[in-house]
Amino acid sequence: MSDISVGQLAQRAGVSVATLHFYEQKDLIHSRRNAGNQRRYNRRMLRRVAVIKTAQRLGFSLKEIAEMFRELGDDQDIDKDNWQRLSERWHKILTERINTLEHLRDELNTCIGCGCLSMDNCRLRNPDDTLGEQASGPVLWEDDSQR
Amino acid sequence: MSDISVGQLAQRAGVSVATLHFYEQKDLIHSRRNAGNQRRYNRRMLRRVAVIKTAQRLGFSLKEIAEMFRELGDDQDIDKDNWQRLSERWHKILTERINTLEHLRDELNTCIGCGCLSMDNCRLRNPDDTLGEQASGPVLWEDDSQR
DNA sequence: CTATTTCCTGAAGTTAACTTGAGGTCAAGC
DNA sequence: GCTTGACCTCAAGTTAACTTCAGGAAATAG
Repeated sequence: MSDISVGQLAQRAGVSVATLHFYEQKDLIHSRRNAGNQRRYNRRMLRRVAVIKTAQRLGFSLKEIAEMFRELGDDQDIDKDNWQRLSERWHKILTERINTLEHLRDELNTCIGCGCLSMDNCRLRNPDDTLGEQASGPVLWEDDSQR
Repeated sequence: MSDISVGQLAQRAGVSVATLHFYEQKDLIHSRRNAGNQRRYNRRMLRRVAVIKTAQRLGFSLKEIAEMFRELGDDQDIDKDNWQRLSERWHKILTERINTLEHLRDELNTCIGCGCLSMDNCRLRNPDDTLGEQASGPVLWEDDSQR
């Protein structure tokens, strides 16, 4: 048998036993039971946990990860094809996130000289760049007589 | 008086009244009270809330934000100098985050052809690139006879 | 055969960032 | 003067991702 126990899987995967129980509850991993009702995993499950942990490191939530697994139509094993599809998708999402951050950084650059942070005008504050109805123009620090 | 009520501040800042109460609990904002024990804010507080919301958008936690405010030695007002210092710091952190993501993306590229995700060898799995003691070499998918 | 260690389940606790609710007060309109 | 809307406080609920605990059973070492 190439089956391993929770304790072993936990140690090899670098997570706690409770975490594995938790993942099982969330349907992220699955197990068989032996005669005494103890969990037994195929060694391949190690890779699955590794994929989960890596995905988390890239910023995905367990919910998103579960969803990705479901979309792969996979219920146990992450094979070469699955991994390829997953990692290419992650790559794309990472690139998008990098672009978003660069965009925010650019807007921050603009704002450093302004500082208004107005709900209606500031692009840094307005996620979707929507302009308020009462366009009163950006208020520059220099012009802020309130100060 | 240029003082405004919670309701007004909430509306202008685009957050709920409960959120302002919450921020006050967390020492992120402060208020005076009128005769009837109701909160009154100086209009400048609006900018402070804007700064909080923007910081959150950039990925900072309220804890970190409170810490930044404390470091600015500021207890009420975010003036031009403070804003400049804050935003420059944010800029730097954003750049670091972008670099990290790019690094991860590069490692992902390498891993797409490998897929081992081994705790001991895979750079995608190992945050600090530490190598395990039992160096057994990366296991390529092609070589995985277990499959 | 017994002492340990590992496992099992179910429930409760933890942090973040809020939201919702309950019960009561304050201010403003008519 | 009274009704309604805005406020106040304190407590409890919510989601994520786990951890910790309690009480009991299975596997293993000697």
